Amino acid sequence: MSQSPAAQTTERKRGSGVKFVYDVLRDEIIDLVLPPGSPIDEIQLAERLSMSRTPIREALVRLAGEGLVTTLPNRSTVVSNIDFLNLHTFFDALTLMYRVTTRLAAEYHTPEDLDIIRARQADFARAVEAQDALAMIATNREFHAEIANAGRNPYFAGLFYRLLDEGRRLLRLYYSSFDDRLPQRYVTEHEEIIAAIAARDVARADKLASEHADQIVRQIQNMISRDRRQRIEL
Amino acid sequence: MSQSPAAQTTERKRGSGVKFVYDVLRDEIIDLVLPPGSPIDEIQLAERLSMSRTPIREALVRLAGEGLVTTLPNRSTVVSNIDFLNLHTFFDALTLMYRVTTRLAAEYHTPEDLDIIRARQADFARAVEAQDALAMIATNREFHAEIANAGRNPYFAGLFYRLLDEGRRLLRLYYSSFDDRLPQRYVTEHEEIIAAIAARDVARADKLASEHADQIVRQIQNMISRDRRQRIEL
DNA sequence: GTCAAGATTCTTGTCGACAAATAAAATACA
DNA sequence: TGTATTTTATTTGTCGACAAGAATCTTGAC
Repeated sequence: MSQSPAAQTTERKRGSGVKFVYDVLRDEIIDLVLPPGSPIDEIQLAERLSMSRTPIREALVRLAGEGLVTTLPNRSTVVSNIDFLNLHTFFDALTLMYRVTTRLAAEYHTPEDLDIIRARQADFARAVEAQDALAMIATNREFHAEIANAGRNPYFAGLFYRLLDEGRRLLRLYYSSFDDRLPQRYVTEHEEIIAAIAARDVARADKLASEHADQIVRQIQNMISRDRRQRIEL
Repeated sequence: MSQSPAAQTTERKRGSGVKFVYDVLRDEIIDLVLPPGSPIDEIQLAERLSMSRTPIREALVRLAGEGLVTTLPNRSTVVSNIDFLNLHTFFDALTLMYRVTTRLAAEYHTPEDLDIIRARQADFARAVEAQDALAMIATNREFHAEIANAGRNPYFAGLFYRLLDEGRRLLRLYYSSFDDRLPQRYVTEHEEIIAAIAARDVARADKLASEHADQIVRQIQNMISRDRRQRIEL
């Protein structure tokens, strides 16, 4: 197998090595190009990205810190598995962060923040209209990430980003059975959330975010149980 | 300056290098042995811990992921500064995590969890009785960390640990002006929290945790403003 | 004396190599 | 044939070295 020419010829600036590896791996993990449980061979990766093992390892340490990969001591590092048994902890955290970040955005946002949030919402609406499920997943993440950003709390935002990425992984996993009737509802809910933030109505923002989160959690749970049933029927 | 003999003679097991460096650095940062803003020289550190730069760097990457150090590209990495201008974001996050973890502990704890929590509380009470402020700070952290552990939500626990460590840094900074009248009150509040958790009274656990958090936040704010006044009077 | 350009030193980012630890294969034995 | 044990091979963790940038020092012009 020959390497892609881009990886060979493109000269990367000094210092951008780890970030490059980190970005590549992160994307591949979140997009399930590297499915949960798949081992990551440092040497192979070093050859593929045409660089030494050192920056690869540093990127892996960073990913391990974010929980995306798990390093078995003296053994291979693997893409972290999704813990289906404790999914409720994920849902709890996701729901609370939806609420908190939206509340804070209603309180602390600037006019410029609103512009960006509206732009993200437009992206999302476009993806829904195009019935592009993959784009929906990605743009939906950006929409909520931007709201968290407007909330100006890096602690909450940091956890929320991590949860949103984990959610992307989950959604990709059940992408095949993605129900495309619901998203239109999401568009409307997003619009309401934007209105509440713009009006600085904290209580309403909280309530809408909470309902929105419940909606998403329910959809994921439906996907999972539907998938279970299908597997049993096989 | 000669190195400590322990670092020289002690043979460390293979694979424990990064963890060792990480633990040493983390402790020194949290205990303000390395004050905020101080640069971290990789070579110097490598000599002090008598190992190569590679494990040092990997430990630094991990610490950077947790926000304890900041790496300037192509420049030295420094111990992260405390952002006094945005302390309210820290207080917001800390308060919410106090509440959430205590709630979840009330809901999901096992009898063994309670034993450990009570043991931590005993440690804290002993530190208060001994008027050992440094021990108070440390044992208080362990007490709440154990409650978070009993809550069984790694997402919340992870953020909470980080916030508790950051809080330790803050408290150390104002350690000199530590008011030793308040801690007795903390002991009582801790007891009440344990009782609420044991009774699985979620609402009461939430309320107590919220008040406890407010108490701590207020104390830190008092320390800071007192410190400000003193500096001005100089 | 002050400032700018060039040279030098120092630190970081990356590399290739080696040794310990583990996994896989081969051999011996029942 | 199946299992235990040794041998081989692969992979990780660590090391020393080198080159690119940044910081510092030196020199020179005004």
